[in-house]
Amino acid sequence: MSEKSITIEDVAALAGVSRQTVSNVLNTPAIVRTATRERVQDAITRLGYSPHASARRLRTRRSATIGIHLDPYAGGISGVVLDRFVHALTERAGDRGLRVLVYAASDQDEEIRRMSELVDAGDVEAVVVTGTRYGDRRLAWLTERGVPFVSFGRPWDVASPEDSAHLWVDVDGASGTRAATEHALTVGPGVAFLGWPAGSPTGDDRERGWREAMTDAGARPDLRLSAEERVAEAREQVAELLATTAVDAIVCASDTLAVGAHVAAVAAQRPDVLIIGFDNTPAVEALGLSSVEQLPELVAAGTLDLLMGSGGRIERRAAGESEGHVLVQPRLVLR
Amino acid sequence: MSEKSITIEDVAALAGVSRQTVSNVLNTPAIVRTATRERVQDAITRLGYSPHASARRLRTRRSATIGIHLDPYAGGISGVVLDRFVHALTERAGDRGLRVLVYAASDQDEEIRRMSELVDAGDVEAVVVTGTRYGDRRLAWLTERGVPFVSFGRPWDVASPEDSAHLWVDVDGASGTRAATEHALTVGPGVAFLGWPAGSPTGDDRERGWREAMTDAGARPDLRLSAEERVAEAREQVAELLATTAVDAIVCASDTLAVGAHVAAVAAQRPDVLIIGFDNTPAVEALGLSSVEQLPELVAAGTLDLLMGSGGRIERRAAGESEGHVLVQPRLVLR
DNA sequence: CGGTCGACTTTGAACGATCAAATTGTGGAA
DNA sequence: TTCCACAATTTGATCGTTCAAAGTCGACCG
Repeated sequence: MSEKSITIEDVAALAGVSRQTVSNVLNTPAIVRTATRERVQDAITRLGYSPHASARRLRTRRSATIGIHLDPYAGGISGVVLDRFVHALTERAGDRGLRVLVYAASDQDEEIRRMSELVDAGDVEAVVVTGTRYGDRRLAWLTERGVPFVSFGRPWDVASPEDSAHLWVDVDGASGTRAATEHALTVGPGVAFLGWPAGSPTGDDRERGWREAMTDAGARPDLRLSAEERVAEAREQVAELLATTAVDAIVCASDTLAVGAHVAAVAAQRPDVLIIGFDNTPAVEALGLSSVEQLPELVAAGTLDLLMGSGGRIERRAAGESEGHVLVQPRLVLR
Repeated sequence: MSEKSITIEDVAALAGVSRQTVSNVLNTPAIVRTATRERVQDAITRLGYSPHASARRLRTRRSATIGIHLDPYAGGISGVVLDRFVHALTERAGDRGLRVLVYAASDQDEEIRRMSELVDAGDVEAVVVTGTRYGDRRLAWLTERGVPFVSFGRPWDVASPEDSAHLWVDVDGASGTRAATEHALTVGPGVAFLGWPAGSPTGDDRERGWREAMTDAGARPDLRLSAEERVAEAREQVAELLATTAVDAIVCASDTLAVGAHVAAVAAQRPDVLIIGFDNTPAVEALGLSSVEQLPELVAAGTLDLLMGSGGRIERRAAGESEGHVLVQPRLVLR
């Protein structure tokens, strides 16, 4: 970096025009005469000028930056989907001229504090919230503060998410497990579901897909196992199931659970039991298990579409006005 | 967000002091009289004031933001370590008052272009470069431009990395595979190494640890397999090895390779073969394989230590002055 | 009592861009 | 010719902060 930075004034001087004309070439090229525009462009490249983002932000009060929270690394394979989402969001945002700022927080209150700092400081113009829960304080806070945001995850408190006051993107978990279950039913009617303990909205959603597919096919959805998000616990549950009951396949609410089920099946010498996971993480890919792929890239694209609307910039929308959401259909990956 | 934002002037008015005094309370509290300081602090909290970051940056020409590149998601389990690093870096940076901006790029040239934009725009004050290679153009560019940076990965071009002109942090791969090999030798003398094709600096480093441990123990390091970073390819190589040669254990250059080796061992009914991976990703954790853990948290801490030096801000150092690096000792996780 | 020092505080001038309003130039209609 | 409308460009003000220099005040010393 040289001693002195190149400003819009330097460009203007070289091109023989005024500051504002250079600014116009950058922001509203259409109103500048073609000959002038080219002269300015030439000066810009010749000097290697690029506008000082902070100066621009100070004046426009727009940061063209979105914030997204990173969970503390917890081990396990559950974080992979979110990381993929962050990657995809970053790529897409770059294409659209947005920057992505990440921040850490270990609980909801800390996250709210961090968001508050970033928004107040004008560092961040909009945020993306992940992992929505029942009674999510973050959503309430963002709405109250009028901060533009999109949540990855439905607003679970509302009776019908379509009525939600805010923008959201989500993956249709039920549709994913339905597809998985329908595929599993081709192997035999004994399709179990291994999910998390009740009370997790995402888990409930995924369970519903299995239940519906079973009843639609005239099978009874009575093999419902439950385990926390840990390989060992899933293994125990499935081992017990295999020892006592006839099972053809197991549809799982996550890849972690699927890995546990797989290990149990191998140990019980039951390679015939079809196991399908959810998230399509590298772990099940490595083991050759089928899984439901969330397509984080589509989620990221949807997020930005909602945030930016039709215009090229982040929109602030009044409550109740033209709400929107995107529900991504996941894809069953067979192996 | 309210219609009008609260500025330092509002705080000054309420506290009955001038702009600059408020600024001093924020930046150099020591020089403000205690009574005044408290009055100002009170006004700040009462108004909920927080300084406008862009205005500050414009004036100080310091962004307190570090940039880090995110690779495109490639599938496989190799990206996990970097993601953990990003998480850890974000947490640590937040504690130190730094922000983290992520950007996407699919090759070195695009990465250089992106870095250039961010640095020129004053968005980013320093960058963290990951995945250094032989003849890395990014390092040359950053050095030439005088942008403060730290690389996660040694500068492989220099004969002795200690002489490097820039700051780096890395994990001592050789030390990790040495520990793994020493442990494996307790099972038997036939310890193979499954690595990548030659030419990868990281891979060469990890192979060296195995080779040294073997010769130190009086065993011959002649079982050297090679496969690309893919489960299937690793499986084939190991299957062939198991069919033809007596082996007690296999030390692998990555978890991906270890998973392949594991699958081959299971298929060959050789659960007795000890397999040790590298990276300690969730995939091997789920399978119960041992692995070398890179401790990305320590890498992140080291990165920031180097970047910030003793002071509370990012330092620009003249070439040749007080160089530094951190070599993190990995930890063998036994399962 | 006047002067000097030190601790604390205030004042004007940047930082580099965009906004809003004013100015210049050009062609056509009256 | 005169005037107007419109396009293209320029000028002055401003965003919120920190820097550098100058100002205020009381205490202390000779």
